[in-house]
Amino acid sequence: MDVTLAAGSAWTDPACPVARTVDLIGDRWSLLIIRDAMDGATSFTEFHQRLGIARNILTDRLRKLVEHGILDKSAATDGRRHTYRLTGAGQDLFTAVVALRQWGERHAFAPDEPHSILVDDQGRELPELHPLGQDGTPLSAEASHVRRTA
Amino acid sequence: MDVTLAAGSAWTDPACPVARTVDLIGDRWSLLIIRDAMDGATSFTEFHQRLGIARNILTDRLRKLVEHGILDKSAATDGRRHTYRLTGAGQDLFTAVVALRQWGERHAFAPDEPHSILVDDQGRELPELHPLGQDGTPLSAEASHVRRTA
DNA sequence: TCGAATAGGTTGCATTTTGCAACTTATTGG
DNA sequence: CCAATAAGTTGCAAAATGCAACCTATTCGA
Repeated sequence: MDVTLAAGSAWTDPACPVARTVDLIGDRWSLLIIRDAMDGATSFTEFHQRLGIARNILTDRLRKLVEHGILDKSAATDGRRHTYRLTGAGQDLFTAVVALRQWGERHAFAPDEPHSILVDDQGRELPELHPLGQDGTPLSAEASHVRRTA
Repeated sequence: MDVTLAAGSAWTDPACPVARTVDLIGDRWSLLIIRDAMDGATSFTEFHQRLGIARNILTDRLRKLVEHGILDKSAATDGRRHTYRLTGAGQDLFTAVVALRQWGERHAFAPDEPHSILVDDQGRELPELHPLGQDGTPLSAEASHVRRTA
């Protein structure tokens, strides 16, 4: 198993997991495609209609997400359609999507502005996500640091 | 208090917190600037050297991050330098950065490839972050859904 | 005190990415 | 077998990004 970006292109910062993730899904559309896949979208047309993305760009992004092991492409029972499904790695982005969503809820809306919310099976809003230290208390950026590998 | 994107530009999906967050920090560089700010970078030159970003683009991104209330710009004691610091909203992106980092650690490296890691004050690696349901068990994308606002 | 170095830009131009609209191919339902 | 649907592809225009040279204000050192 190995992970690659694209022929002829290099990682922005090869040793940093944040930078690699941004290289893979940090453009204007990929994360929104993933968001809609998590919300049930599976076909080219569905993604196109929900996002209003240019068709050639959608083609390119779906292809790259498949290449990177985030989406899986298969033929649907209707021979015209293709089915795009999140792989395990794609589903594992749920945590990151929730973290970005919760930040947006807290900081990207005026107090009175309405916005969609994420709820569980019982319709209850999700609790806020925060990194915890070993002792179970919330951990801040200042209380942590990056250890660079040799 | 109100939140705006930029003169003459519109939100990709105004009601979705994920989309708004992507509109604010979802380009090739902003999140890496924030990552380095969390790791102690404060000056134009520091960001430039760590990232290898084009100077005019760095100027633009720092200005936008300040505009969006994620960074704060002030004069340093050395009259030549400026100091960029994360605001509260900027520090609050820590959760999202950790989530993206942990996904990258799990899925963007070959098993034997070295990468930097995030540790706490005692040098211990951070526990994995996962959304939990009200009952405290991990919640998956399938067990949740978006409720659209009127 | 004055010239060189540092810090933080700006400007012009080339390259790359993105977006739009029209066209293409394959499948399907009536 | 014809019209509609699905999933693209293609050509061209517009916008974003990147590079290198230039500019201005501080500060340091001889």
